[in-house]
Amino acid sequence: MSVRRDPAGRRRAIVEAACALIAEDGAAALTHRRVAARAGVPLGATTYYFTSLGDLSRAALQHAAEVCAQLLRVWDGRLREGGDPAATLTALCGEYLADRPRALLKTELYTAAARRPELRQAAALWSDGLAGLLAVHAGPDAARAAVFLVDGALLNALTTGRPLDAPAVEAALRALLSPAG
Amino acid sequence: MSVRRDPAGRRRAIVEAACALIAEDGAAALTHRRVAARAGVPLGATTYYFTSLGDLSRAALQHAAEVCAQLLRVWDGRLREGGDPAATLTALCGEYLADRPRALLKTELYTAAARRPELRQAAALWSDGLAGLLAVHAGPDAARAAVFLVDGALLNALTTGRPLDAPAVEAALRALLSPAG
Amino acid sequence: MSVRRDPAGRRRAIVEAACALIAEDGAAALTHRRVAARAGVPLGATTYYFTSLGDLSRAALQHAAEVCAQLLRVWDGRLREGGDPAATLTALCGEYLADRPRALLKTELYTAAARRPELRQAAALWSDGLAGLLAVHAGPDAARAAVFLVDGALLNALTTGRPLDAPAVEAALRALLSPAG
Amino acid sequence: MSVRRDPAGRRRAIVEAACALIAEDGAAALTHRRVAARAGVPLGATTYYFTSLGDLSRAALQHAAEVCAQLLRVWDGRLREGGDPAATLTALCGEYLADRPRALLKTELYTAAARRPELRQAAALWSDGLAGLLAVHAGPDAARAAVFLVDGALLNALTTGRPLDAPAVEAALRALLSPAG
DNA sequence: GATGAATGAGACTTCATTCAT
DNA sequence: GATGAATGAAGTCTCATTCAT
Repeated sequence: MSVRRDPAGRRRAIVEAACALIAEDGAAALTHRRVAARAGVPLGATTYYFTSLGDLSRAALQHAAEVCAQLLRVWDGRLREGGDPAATLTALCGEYLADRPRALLKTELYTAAARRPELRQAAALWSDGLAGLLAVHAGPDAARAAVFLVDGALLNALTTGRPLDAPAVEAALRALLSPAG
Repeated sequence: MSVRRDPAGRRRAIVEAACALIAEDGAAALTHRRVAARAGVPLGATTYYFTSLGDLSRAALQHAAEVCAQLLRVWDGRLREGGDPAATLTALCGEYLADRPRALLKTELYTAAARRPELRQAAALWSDGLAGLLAVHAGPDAARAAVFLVDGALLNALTTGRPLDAPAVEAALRALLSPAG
Repeated sequence: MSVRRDPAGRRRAIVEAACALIAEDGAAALTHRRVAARAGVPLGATTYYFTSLGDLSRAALQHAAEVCAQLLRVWDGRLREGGDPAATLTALCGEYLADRPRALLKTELYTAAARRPELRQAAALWSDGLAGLLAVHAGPDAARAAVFLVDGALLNALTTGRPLDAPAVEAALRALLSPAG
Repeated sequence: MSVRRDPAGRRRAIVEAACALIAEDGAAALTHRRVAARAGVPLGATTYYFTSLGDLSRAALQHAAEVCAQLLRVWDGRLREGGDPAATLTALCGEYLADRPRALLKTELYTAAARRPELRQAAALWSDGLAGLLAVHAGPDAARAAVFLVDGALLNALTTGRPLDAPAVEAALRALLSPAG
């Protein structure tokens, strides 16, 4: 009874359920029914809190962007621990791929943002944030290039099903992030 | 009457129409009806030549992989013309982004391949092919890293809507592809 | 089996069912479900044969206009039998009101046409047709005025629930249709 | 705070908003949400003051009848100014059609009254009132016939989209309202 | 071989109504 | 007294798929 009257919590539950479904099955598989079942709310609740499925999808993908951005804090901590940034980054990439649904979440966000301009800002959260972290170790151009390298390597591993090409990535990162780069 | 019996041609027309639709609106927007209308064939033909919509989607995405691979021949020619490979590659990336639907086609293929193992081989066509081209100018690890960088930069441009960060890409490619890399 | 493959018949059955529902419950009460049930076809058939419910509604109301126009042939026959046109017309009005659903059908058509320009032509079938019949007995202006009088009287009877004010109508028609009018 | 407790005023605001919506989009387009938005009251207020949507619709259509009846005062004044009643009435009809939403309001009332007996009395307000005005210039039967003529002509103009057939209407009214009629 | 009619599941969405607050 | 959160029914519509022809 009392817990039912919690609009903010309910809205959050719906968004998180939608985000989880996108991670698991892709943004194209999002339906009101599945979100409602996953969130444990009646079907009508999904349309009560969101104008349309597109609106819900947008909210879920923006939440996904924040989930990805939160991961940046972990990466930041690890990079600040010292050690070779190239090696640390490569290790982080390997760990990133271990949680496949979460890794696919970023891919879904990217694909959606490519066609939906309102998601562009969300899509840039990760790359801009990571570039910011790497700017400590290299110039801005090199930092951005390193981000492209990381994203390309992660995408390649996810789409080909092959393990991360760690040696190639680490060597390349070292070349890019070295003071001479 | 006017159209001779040409099962292979009809099948190809259907696949190409599906591929064009994926490029324009995404794989999720694929339906029998739209494909049939686009290909100029009766609705029944799409189910006659393909077991299911998933089957048609798979064929279309594999065709998309070949379309991308064909582009590699253009890139190969340009790279063979001599000149700085980093500069040439960067220029090619800029040209690549000019045809947005075709550029999105690879994104669709990647997203689909991440969830459908039968498409992994198709998804690897591009990266393996490009790595092969670049192996002329650098070692295999550097070539693969350069592919990751290119794919990451292209994806970033597509998803953020920003222009290609050509200076960062070119400098990074130069660092990766230089004999010293 | 064999009877099921009759697209034209099926389309007609759907239109007639929709028209009957409009006569009974009004155009606003038209739904796919009710039409399908009334016509004895599956739910999907109503959307297979008509692009949208608006499309079906339009077809049904145009059919209604033809139903009304068919009645004009009866009126024509009665008016040609000789006798006082005013008395005959008044009698026909009384008979018209006896079949209440059919009488309401014209009201629905009028109301719909007032907001949907594509129905204007259909709505004019009755008044133009009746004016044509009456033009034999009076000038065109008087004929049109007589049509207005008849339609106004019928509408008044239908909406107030009172019986047709036959004496007033007949006297007025006589005044309008008399040679001196 | 700013809005004092004014139940009667709020109820009236809701009814007037509903009436305006019926005039604009038809009675079938009436919903609690739209009425609440139009009246500037909370959604709950529409169900708080009216038992059901049907109840609200009835109140709105009865208000519409009063709006139409109010117009009779204007017509009364114009008819009392002297001059040819037929010409005056015809002119008033033309002015009536100039405000299309208000003109459609009477059509909505008529259509609703044809199916909802509780609205019959409201629907008769206009015709009885107008007949009362015209009874000054002619006998009761002629006055009623003139009302039918006017209503039929107005309906015809509204539904066919054609301008009022003023010559036919004026001539007919003159024939009906002349002392000899 | 080929096609378009056909259908039933299921998608999105709106909404009247209820009711806890 | 008043309100907005809440919900389940029902609406429109799309569509993959089947199948008679």
